[in-house]
Amino acid sequence: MLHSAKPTALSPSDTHVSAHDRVYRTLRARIMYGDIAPGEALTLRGIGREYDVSMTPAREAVRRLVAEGALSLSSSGRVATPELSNERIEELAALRALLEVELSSRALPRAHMALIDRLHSINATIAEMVSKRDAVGYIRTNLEFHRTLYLRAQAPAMLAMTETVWLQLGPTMRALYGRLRRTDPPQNHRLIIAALKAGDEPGLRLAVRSDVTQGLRLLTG
Amino acid sequence: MLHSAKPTALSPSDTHVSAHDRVYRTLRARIMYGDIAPGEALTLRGIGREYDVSMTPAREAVRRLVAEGALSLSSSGRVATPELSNERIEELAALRALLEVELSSRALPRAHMALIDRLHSINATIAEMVSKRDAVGYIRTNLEFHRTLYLRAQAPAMLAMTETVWLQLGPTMRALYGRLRRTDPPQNHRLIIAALKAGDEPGLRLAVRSDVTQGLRLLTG
DNA sequence: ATGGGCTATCTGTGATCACAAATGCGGGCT
DNA sequence: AGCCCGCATTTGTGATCACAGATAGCCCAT
Repeated sequence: MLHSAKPTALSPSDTHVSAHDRVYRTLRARIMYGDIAPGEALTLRGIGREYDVSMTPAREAVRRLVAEGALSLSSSGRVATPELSNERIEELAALRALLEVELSSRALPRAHMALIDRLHSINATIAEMVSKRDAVGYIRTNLEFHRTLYLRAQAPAMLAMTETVWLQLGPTMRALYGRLRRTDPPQNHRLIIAALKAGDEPGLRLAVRSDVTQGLRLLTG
Repeated sequence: MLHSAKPTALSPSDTHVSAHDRVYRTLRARIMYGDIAPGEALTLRGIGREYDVSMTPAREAVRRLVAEGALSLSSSGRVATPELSNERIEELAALRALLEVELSSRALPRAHMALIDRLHSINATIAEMVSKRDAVGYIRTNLEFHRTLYLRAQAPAMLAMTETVWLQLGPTMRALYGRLRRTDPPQNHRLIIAALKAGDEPGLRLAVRSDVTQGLRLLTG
């Protein structure tokens, strides 16, 4: 290594993993949670400088994110977070609805009380993020709510695909958050929890579909 | 370049594209169409030797395919095409059903006579592949049938996601083909075409679901 | 003959370098 | 003063090298 291998606050799970994986994970989180605005440009050398690695791991991380649709590389290879067209946003919202309704449906028979409690707790954190006007925290916690529910579906491929959609929508969701100014209590989340408690599958499917669709709707309108 | 840049039969669209893209596309097609058996190992230097490039483009292509689930890297980074568990296969089949039913549904209002003719022609090629016992050709043409239909849905993100599922199922589909010995005329494909002609959406959804599900079913049974 | 340890080789990872294309900035011309 | 050309810089791409860990094969001791 040319530069000193300074830790820069690496989490326990970051130990002993490869450099490109660390770069990938960090960039992925930043994009998914709306920390990067749509259209923002990135350079391999810049990323390398930021994470204290050479161009090689930076390139692999970027290449992987491009493959997942999190970044778009313009002509001549310049890489930036994509600015989605309205059609694309609607399509991704439809994908979210399709996948997440199915996932919630599969999670329903496996939803115990501990899960409900956990979801309630996450909901409280969401309310807190809303009151603090913390966009990134809001998006992250909101997705954690969904992920916690869908993990119960025992469908890793489906969940991975859903997270890919979240990733593509990340920068857009940030822009969305900036547009909705009101203190938005997670109303649909409460409907989801209620349907889970009642074992009401049609209600759950409807609530998930509403929660996923309504936010994106006012972006395309 | 160290080695001579020999063309090795590059198609017109391969001109002026980067090396890793050429490697990626070729490997992707080989995996998706079942040219590589499940569990087969690959090495970066081997790929580089085969395509006459250095390790760098080979690594990027492999990394991208791993990101898409087409390859799985074992502990210590060894890379191979994955051997799917039965649960995984069922999940991917469910994903195919979910996505492709939606895509066909969206394509239905846009399906004109030219499309029907095209599908008929592809079907004839499928029958030809079956009679020739050409597994790779069969899989490729079968997927071309589906892709041709779904292209009409005007939903690129959804189609891309579907192709990712195809990619993950590629080696498995090859194993499936080996198991079904009978000359399998594309019966469901005819049902799909009939439903398209009649404008029968429920029938189309059912036919697509059957076509997607039935093949994979006998692998997990 | 067989089991165990040691080494040669192979593999992925990451850094560095060379190169070409694109970008952007500054100076000179009209 | 405004515009355009040309060069310096920046950027991505690909090749090569150094290195560490894993793998496997081989030799020797029992």
